[in-house]
Amino acid sequence: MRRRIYIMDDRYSPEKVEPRWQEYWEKNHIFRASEDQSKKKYYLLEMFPYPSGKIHMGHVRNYTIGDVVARYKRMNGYNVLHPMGWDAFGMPAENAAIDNNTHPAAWTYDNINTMRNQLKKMGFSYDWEREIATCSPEYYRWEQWLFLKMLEKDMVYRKESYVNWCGHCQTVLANEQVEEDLCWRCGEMVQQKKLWQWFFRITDYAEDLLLHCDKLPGWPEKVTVMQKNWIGKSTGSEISFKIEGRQNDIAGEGCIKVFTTRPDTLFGATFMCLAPEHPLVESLSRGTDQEKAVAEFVEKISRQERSSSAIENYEKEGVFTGAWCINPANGRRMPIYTANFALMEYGTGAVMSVPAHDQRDFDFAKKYNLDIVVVIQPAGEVLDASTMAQAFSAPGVLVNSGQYNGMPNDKAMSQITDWLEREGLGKKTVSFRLRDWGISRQRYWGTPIPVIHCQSCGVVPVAESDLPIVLPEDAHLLENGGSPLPTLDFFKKTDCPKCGRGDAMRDTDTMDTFVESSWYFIRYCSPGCTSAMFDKEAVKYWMAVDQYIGGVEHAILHLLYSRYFMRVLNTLGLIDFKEPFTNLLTQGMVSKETLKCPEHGYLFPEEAQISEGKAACRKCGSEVEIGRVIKMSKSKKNVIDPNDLLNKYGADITRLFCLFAAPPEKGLEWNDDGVEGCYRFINRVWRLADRCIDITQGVVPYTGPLSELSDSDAKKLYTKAHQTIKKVTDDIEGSFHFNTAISAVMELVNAMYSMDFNTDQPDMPQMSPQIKSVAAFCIRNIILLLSPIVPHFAEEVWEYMGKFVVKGDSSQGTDIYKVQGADESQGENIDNSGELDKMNGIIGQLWPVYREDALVTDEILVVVQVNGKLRSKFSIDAQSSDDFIRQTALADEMVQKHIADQPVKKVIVVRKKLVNIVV
RNA sequence: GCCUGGGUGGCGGAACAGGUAGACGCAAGGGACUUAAAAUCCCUCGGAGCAUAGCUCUGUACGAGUUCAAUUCUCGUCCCAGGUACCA
Repeated sequence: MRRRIYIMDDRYSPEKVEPRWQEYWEKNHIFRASEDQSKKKYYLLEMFPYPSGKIHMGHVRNYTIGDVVARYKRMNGYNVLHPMGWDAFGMPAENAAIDNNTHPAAWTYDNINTMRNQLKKMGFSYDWEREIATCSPEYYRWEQWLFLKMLEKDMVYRKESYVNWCGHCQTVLANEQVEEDLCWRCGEMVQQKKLWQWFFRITDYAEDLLLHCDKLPGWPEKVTVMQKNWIGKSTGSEISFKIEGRQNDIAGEGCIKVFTTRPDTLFGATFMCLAPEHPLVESLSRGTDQEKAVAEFVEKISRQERSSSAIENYEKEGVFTGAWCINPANGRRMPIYTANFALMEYGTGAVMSVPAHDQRDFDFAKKYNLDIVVVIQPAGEVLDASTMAQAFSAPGVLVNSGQYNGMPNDKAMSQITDWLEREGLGKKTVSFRLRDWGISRQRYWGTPIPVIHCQSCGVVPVAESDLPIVLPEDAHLLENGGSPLPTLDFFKKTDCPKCGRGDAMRDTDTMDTFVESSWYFIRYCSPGCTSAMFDKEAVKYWMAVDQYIGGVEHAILHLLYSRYFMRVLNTLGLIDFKEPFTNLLTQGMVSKETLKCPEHGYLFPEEAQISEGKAACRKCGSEVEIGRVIKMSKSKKNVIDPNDLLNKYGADITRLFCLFAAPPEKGLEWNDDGVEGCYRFINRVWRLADRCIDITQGVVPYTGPLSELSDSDAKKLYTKAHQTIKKVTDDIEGSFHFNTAISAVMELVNAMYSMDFNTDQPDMPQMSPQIKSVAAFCIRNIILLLSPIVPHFAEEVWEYMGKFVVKGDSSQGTDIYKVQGADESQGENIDNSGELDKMNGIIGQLWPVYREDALVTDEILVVVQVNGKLRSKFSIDAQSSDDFIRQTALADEMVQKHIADQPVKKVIVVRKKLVNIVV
């Protein structure tokens, strides 16, 4: 007579189970990582969050994906580093401080506490002992230290330049932080302002960053493509055009240098365009009839809105400067214009215009009635400048080009450049779109830039021994949003470290917060290191990050900056690698429709009553406009608070649901209809486990070869189980497609349910020992396969299954004692002497391995088509020959019916799968 | 405009070295159990038609093509999302 040792609850109750295991993991430091040379390391990292208040659905999705991989790798024997921290500097803290009359630090640390608790409730397997917050002096002192090192090596410099200025945030923005000429944070129109700024020479690494884009096989191609486009390398030539009437001074004011990617069209250049800010514009027009017109034009452009929506509507326009230059190829006099489409920031700020072969130049020439000269003829066609309707920019053969006539244009490209080089009129050159990274911010809540401005000595670096330059805490945020640092004399006024003058000034700017996130992953390797930025040995062991996971929205900025920073550290001899992230998974964004009430503006989903495609405001009853489905954002209020889901269903079901909804790289339109199904599935497994414990007590799980099983149901189930192990492993390993992995486990669960495991009769139907043994194997593997996804649930079931048991009152503690395996016939013998082992529980189990021999079935299903249409199917012995399968198919009744009397032209047999009969 | 991805049932999504389209789940409908409900279990479920244990036609954004066979490959068209843009 069987006796149950313990009875499982009716259902999985997260509120009871989840805290218990979380406590167990924490108490036993299960996820503490330490360097162990004897084990293969695996550094898994998810992009750390900005502590904005509460975690959101995007975090939950991101971190769930990461956690599953971390737990999976751990079960595969890796020594896993899985840290978490906070990207804690930034503007929202300042804004919140002003709004709530608090301090950015207080607000930030409050949020960190809230969010840490939320993450802990999700059961993520972080090594919390490595937690870092970038706003702590222990962290940013090393950023300041690196800044000084970079200053020493001239990798950072100061220049006065026009910067993007957001009037609302009172701060400078990097080019990358300007989205379509609007502030990326607040959406305010960006203006231009001239300030002294610190810049990182990222352009020194443009070539290297570009080159290695093709050496990142673990990155999604779309990300490397985006980075390549961002770096924007173009190869071409720099050509000098002499200015008519000036000294033949090639190097100086006597000529205009242009950058062109089409030196082959040089003979077709008929006019010149300079950017309105080009230094020559003013001097060229001075004293000519055009002087006034040019000055007005330049003035007008400088005032013009720079928003892209406005730019799109701008017509290409320009003004003749009154001066001429000479085409070095043919001596042609070319009028010099200043034009609104010429950009000072790109190339040399001057464009040689070839209207016949560039559409923009063509439009401009037509507008101002300028000469068009065809210099490239396509094969089998004759272009006529006077009748052309648009520019011709495809390959062809040169004409009107002196000695180069008849030459294919790609060949002419290098020949003309060579000639220019010989004449000293030009050279091969490369131009990048990427600009140096301006990092100065006129903000308070950031890393202070460690330099001092002395009236005698100029810019003087802070002494290394004076680091960190701590951000003063007793600062009051200014109402207008500006930084209080310049107003704090005790911070600002200091002695010059070089000459000792007492009236030196500290730099009151702080660094762009992207600087902190460019190296946090390396700090995680030795977060407590007080003697250096990082411990070299620890970094050597852990870096690079094996798998990085985060939102695709960081494809350019953060990822490019991080790659750049590793190059800087490499150049400084601090590390021996260049690429921080070996593999990258960019998860799709979580989106939802927006709701807008005419009375109350944007509404949170719970503020509206939605039925049958219409929505009404709960406050005023007005009809609510249901907007487009866009990325969840606080400002649009189309957000779902994960807490609701977490409170109702617990961590595991939330995790399961997030993964089951869609593959990770895909965008996810939020809809929680499916969550009930996940809840049902978990309880289905729960009951199945309970049943299996009952049925398989004292039964050893079968793990042998398939061929030693004789019971046909047992064989089928055994095969299914091994197929499931393979499928789940492949799905995780290959592409992180957890949705299909979960489906596969569901199938196995369904297969077991169809075998009477659910019948609740007091006397079980006589099950063969083989089935019982295979069932024991199945349930064990179901739990193992699900354990990275639903870890609390898995631990609980695993324990119940008799491998481990909690002794005594679990509310008093979670001491877990190893018991003699219940599957070894004496299930009831509890071994109280067992020492607590930190790898007890499912967390210490190895990932299941499938047997090749168990994957194949005895019988296979063959489908039969006639003329490509499905007409019949039959099962047949898997060993059957192709010929036998063909004969069987032809003999099939349904097939015969469709063949009728027609002669069979051809029979195609696809091995073990399909027969197609062509008549 | 350019560069990436995508368009498959009522819904989320499966299946692409070409080989049963719709796995798995949700929603829906029916049934069992129950005094009843919940929970659970079982069945049906792209569309249309018919002589309805079944069979036929049709169907993966649209139009062509290659092939014995196309959601999958090729060409063209139309939408959607993300990135990027006077870049010479």
